[in-house]
Amino acid sequence: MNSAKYRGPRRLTIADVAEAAGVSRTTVSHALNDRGQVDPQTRARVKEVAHQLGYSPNLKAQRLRTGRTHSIALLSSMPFAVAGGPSRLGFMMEVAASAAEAALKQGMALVLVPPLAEAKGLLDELDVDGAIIIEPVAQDPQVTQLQRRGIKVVSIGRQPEAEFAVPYVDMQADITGHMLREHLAAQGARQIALLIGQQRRHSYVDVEQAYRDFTRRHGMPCLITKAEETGGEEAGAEACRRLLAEYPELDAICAPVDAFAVGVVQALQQAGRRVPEDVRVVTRYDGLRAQKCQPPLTAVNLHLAEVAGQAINLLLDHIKGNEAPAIIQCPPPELIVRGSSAPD
Amino acid sequence: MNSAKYRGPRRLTIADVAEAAGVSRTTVSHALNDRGQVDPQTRARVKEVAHQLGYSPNLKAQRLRTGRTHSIALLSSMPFAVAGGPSRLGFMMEVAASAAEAALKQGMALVLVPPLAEAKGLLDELDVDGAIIIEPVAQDPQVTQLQRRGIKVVSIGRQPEAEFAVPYVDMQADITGHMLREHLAAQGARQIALLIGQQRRHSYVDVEQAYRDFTRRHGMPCLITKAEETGGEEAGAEACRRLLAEYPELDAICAPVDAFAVGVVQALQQAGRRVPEDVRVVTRYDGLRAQKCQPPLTAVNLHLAEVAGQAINLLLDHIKGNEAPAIIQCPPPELIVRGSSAPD
DNA sequence: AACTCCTCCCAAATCGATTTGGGAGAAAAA
DNA sequence: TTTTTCTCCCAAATCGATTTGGGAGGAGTT
Repeated sequence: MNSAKYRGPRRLTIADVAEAAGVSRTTVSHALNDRGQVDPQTRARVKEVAHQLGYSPNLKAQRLRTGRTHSIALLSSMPFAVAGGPSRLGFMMEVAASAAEAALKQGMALVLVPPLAEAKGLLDELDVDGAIIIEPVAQDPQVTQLQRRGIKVVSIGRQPEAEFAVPYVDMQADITGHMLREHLAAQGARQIALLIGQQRRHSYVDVEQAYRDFTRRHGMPCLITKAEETGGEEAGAEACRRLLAEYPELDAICAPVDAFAVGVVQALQQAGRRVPEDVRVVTRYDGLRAQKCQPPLTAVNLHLAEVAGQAINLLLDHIKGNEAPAIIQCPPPELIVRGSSAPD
Repeated sequence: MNSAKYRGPRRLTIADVAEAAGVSRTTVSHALNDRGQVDPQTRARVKEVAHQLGYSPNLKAQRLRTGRTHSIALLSSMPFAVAGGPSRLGFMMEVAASAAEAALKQGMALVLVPPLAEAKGLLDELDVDGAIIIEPVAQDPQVTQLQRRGIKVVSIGRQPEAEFAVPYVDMQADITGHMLREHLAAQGARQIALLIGQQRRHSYVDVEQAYRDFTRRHGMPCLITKAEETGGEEAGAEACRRLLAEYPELDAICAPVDAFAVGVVQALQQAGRRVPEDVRVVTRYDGLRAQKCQPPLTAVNLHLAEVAGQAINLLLDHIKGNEAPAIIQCPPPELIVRGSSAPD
């Protein structure tokens, strides 16, 4: 009898089609791929035979030969505590859904690489033509590792301090930061604190820079504090308590990381401050967290679906060999005002 | 000069390592993969040389030879109007996040296949060892297509009327249905309507079956209506209006599809019925939609993270060749009571 | 007739690994 | 000493496609 290795009827190969059509394998390949010089009649006949037989090419062989994988990876350098959240949703998955769709439409499969400590070794097991990385940090190890393997990388949000630039979709974090502060100021806030993560991530760097300019220009105090991203909401709450202790008179907190912002609101309420009457809170990513918060958080529509689509296009261009690092503009972010910064 | 085809320095192959180590390619392969009979010293030396050279095997070649892809697909047979929703999140993406993580830990990449009309043709371009399909319908074309290509398939939720069974993680829709109805009855509802989708999907079939038993046993009227899944929230609203016209006295609606449930609430409120005082509404999947609804929807915690993990394990077993179709139990669903079915 | 062009097709090389089926030589058994 | 049995290693086949580099034969030119 057949051994354990038996895997069902052998799949058809190009040789079977060649034999059935009475031509060579070369001709079959050319006919099916609309390449080479083949008599139109022969071409049609080969296609017909292949169809009749139910032939479909072995993708693994195709890939070895052509060197292309027809798949791309999506990864985030955010720890899951922030990127995923308790319900495992959030920024990354929102990008993933749109990116997968855009990729598939271009004949590319999207593989999801969740942020994992173990992922480091596993990243080498990944065979993709390119990768999209979400908000890489400066000297991001994942970017380095992928590029060393010759995998084309583009990022969503600029990689800070990038020596050899990674093409990216510009998330315009400076505009976002500007919008959030102007909104807070318009709501009457005079002592605006900024809470960002400790990593060197473009959205922090840009927002911090813009914040410093802003406070200097308006003669406002410069209240910046940082929290560890892996700490999630609790780290945000903790940072908020530090802020309150140091600057009791603050009347607004801008916390771009949604997990931090939620923690901030909790800490404020526990400290007896009303949100938004005493302290206004705003955040950046408008996800489940921001929307479920009580009061719901003022946030920013980042147009992630469009961003994801553009990232896919950018990456495919990059893979096709347009060497020049490119920057793509995304639609401008829009403010979504909610109860955390404006009384009803 | 080099032609347009130049792709940078040629990557190291097993032959380079063999030469450098002064052994044959066979021995290198055996040494690196801990196979075959190789002198421990030689093995160590080969590994060392390979490491020094920075060799890593060409995955495409490995895959052609071994026939394994080390990747699996996740797909849903739900149209995106339901599976994704306006914000592109939801059931599928929640499963995806957990599944990707579980898969990666087992050295498998997860590729995301969003529900697309175009996906039909693109499904053949997909090279995976196996696939997880979420709540397949009876005679699901995606299941058929994948299985025909010899790809192992498991499902989350039983496939109804499956001729040759697909192994699945049992979602216990009957228990869910039971729980929801008992809850409604406990809240005083006497005229409970059921709104399900038109497809033959296990969760509809099971819930409908259980509902019929229930109404018969309790001598309640059997008020069932169906809506088209692709219609999303509006289809739910429309179905609700039909229900109201036909059974004005109904006092509860069970709509397992979250998009339908949200539409139902809107339609009820437009018709001047208070939720939950006049009509109680419950749904199944506890996603963004259910939570953001006003009032928030009573729903069910389906433990999707665990379900996703179990689906991965089941699939890997299946791929390894455990032919017996298996059923895996998931943790029992839990009711999450909210304002849509119980006054504060 | 001899030569050049085309058009259409094919045999063999190639991609880079794994696996098969021994072979050489040392140690153990006869 | 011869035979058997190991241990360690290798050459070549294999996976299934694409690509290279012509070859055969007919049509058109000198």
